[in-house]
Amino acid sequence: MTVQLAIPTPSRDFSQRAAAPWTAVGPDQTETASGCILRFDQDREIYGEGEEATSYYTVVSGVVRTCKFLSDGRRQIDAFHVAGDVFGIEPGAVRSLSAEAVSDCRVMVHRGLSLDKSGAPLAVPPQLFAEVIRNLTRAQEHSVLLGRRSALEKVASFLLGWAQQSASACTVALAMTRQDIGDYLGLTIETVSRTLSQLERDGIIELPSVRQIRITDIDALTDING
Amino acid sequence: MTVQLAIPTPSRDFSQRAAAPWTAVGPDQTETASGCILRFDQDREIYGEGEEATSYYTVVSGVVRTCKFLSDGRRQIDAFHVAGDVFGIEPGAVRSLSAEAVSDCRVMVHRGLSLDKSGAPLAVPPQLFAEVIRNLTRAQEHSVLLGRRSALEKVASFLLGWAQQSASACTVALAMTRQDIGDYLGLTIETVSRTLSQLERDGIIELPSVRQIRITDIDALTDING
DNA sequence: CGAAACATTGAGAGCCTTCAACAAACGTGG
DNA sequence: CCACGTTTGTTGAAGGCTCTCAATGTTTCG
Repeated sequence: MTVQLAIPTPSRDFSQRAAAPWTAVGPDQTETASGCILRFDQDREIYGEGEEATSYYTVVSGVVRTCKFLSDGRRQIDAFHVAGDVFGIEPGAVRSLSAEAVSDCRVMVHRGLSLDKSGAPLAVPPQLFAEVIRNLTRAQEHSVLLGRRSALEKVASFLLGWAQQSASACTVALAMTRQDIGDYLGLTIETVSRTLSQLERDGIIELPSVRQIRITDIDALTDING
Repeated sequence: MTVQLAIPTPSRDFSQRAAAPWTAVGPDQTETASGCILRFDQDREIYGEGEEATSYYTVVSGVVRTCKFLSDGRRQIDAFHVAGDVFGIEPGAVRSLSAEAVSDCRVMVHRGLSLDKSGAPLAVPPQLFAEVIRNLTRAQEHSVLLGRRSALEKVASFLLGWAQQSASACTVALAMTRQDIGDYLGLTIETVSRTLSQLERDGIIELPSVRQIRITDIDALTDING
């Protein structure tokens, strides 16, 4: 397996970026049968765009975001990953996205696939292939959201998607900030906030606290979603 | 391999959709060593969202678009595929996108992968895996475009991307309509047209004909792209 | 308790869309 | 080859949705 050196990251605004993982408290490390489990505190960077990519990850607990930054600091969150999700598979030896801990989380590290000289892997675990395709399909759905939907539709879709994997389908516990939501939906935090307030005024959701959303009229929400 | 039946497509506005492949002239079919080559005329549908997915494709010549439709007719083009690109890999037995011929084109059909009962494939050709990851990476870059860039940046990025794979780097021969470009960039055709006109006024591009764009100041274009 | 980070709300501006008219390109049949 | 209709593309004007800027409220944490 030939591995390129990490390319230098271009100069850019780091204000939104998570702290590097090697600062302060490093991630705890636990050996298991299937691999190595790392712990990351909230907002800690798991890896950064441009770094060398030698492994991929499975979320064990918590939430991870993968995202890209533009030179002026604008950020696009590609996906939120929860327990069971795979992230960090790259087409080359260099990270094309950053990954950061949205909440305190544990991830399992997998050794990168061995590549032949054309860059194709020698053997692909079938389950991994299925996971990558799931990621691809999610990215495609995300594109529709970003390209062809209004703020109201975006927020409705986001809530429904997040409600699905909540313990209670009608109460969504958000792991992320408004900034995260905005950067995932291609909106500003103000628009996210205003849209949530509007849904509350319309009697479709309740906001018991900032990070908790109760869906009181899921039919209306589904309707908005189209 | 268990295969689900095709689900019925929801009622929707079909005005933008390509003609079904079985109408009028059906695709020609040619047997080769590695697979079967199909020909599709311009705007012909290769497969539709919701159909049964039993195979995947490689573009041999021409351009293919994969896209999704909202119930009100809004369309988002996920990607344009050119010679060598793979499309039509699905996480399940049902198409999650539609695929249509942007230009007259030839595609090679590959038999779908055999799946075990969990839905994971039994064996994955490594080269295929690499192609899927490339598609995933492209989709992620597309998300940044859709979520965090202005119309000017979107069009600049589109032109640069398309110029890369043109014979002459400074003259881009577009295979697609303004509508296609708009639906790829999350813009209206009017905005695409106005933005191209603006780039022409600014002396960055020339428009010898509707489908031909000459880049006269690639530095400025790269600058806009960020 | 106070400071800092996060969230909400308001006012105004700007970018993109919508609606509409016109121009250009294309294809078809005479 | 030209006439004509259709499709595709361009341009203008007006409006709306989202963003920006700003102030206020809320939560978190030392």
